[in-house]
Amino acid sequence: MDQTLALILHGCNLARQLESNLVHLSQNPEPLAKSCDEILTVFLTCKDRLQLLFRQSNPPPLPPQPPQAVNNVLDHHSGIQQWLRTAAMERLHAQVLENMAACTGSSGASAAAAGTVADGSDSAAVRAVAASSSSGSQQRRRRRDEIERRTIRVPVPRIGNTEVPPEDGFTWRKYGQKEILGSRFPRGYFRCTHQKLYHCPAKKQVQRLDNDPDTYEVTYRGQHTCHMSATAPSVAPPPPDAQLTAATTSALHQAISAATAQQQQQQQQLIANSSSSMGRWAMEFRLGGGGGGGGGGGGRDHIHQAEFPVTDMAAAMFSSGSSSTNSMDLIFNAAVDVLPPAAGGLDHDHDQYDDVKQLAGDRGKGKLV
DNA sequence: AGTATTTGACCTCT
DNA sequence: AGAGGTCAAATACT
Repeated sequence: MDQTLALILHGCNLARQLESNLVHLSQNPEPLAKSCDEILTVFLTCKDRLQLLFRQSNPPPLPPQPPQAVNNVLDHHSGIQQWLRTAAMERLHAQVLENMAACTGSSGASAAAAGTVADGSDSAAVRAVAASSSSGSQQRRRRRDEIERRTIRVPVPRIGNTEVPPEDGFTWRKYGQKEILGSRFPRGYFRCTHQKLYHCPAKKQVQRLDNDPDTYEVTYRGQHTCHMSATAPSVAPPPPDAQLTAATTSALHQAISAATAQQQQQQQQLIANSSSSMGRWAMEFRLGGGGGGGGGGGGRDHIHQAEFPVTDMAAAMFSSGSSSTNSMDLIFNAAVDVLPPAAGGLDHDHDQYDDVKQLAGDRGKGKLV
């Protein structure tokens, strides 16, 4: 047991080292991957040892278990999730983002690019939402100020020479689009797909920057109460202090995307097993008109009909300009999905596996985000 | 039938 | 008053 504990401590040290070097390593995907791999190996060994100890002290009955390989992948998954949810990671995000902001050097963008602008407390958001439900001009007048807003800037994700809308792991339903005074590009208004079903108040606005068309400004308002993007809130969400905000995780995903930009082609080629020089494995869909779409009245607003290549894992992992705990779930689930059965196995009964499949299905139907 | 987007109209806020 | 935000009917797709 002492040996195992020592090993765990070693793993923690490795993780700390990785944390302190992440900004630097983000420019060097290869050592970064090695470091991650090393940490995973250490903790996996620990887990195996602990499970062995546990079984020795708690003999069966055991419920039917998926193959060990599947367990390993899923355990990695949940472990990484927990790690990502720690406050340390939040600090790390800010650090990485500061670095990125310095790199981009866009004036006035630093605060926004740093991930958060007005990050109010969750309770404030809840209060604001509650207030909005009651009428009264005084309360309404305060509403805009009280509802928490988090603005991030996301580079327009590109695959090949086409652009993809920012992906953040949640499912959104577009409910409006508006020409904004002084802006060349319209602003899109989105609400959580589960707004009606689960009274999820989360919303977001997406707009391309006038002076930098390669960047989306995404403003999140309200917190997701639906927990998972594509499933019922069957599990209570983690406490607010442990839950990554959409903005923060979005920013992390952005950082990861930037750091791995060089790897994208290789990854896509690996995933698609394609000989295409672009590494694209295109399942193209039209923005707008998704599961249905395109209807509605007359038209003074722009109609966007750009086409986007989409892949399950590639989209989950690289195409997103933003992320969340959920999207990290999706990334790792997508990874599970991509793994051949012999390498990691699939647990088709796993809830989150289903999330991935559904999200993939949504994308196939042309869902915006 | 269910679910999605589009978009003119309307509401809210400054 | 005007800009921003939301609603909801119309329409499309599976």
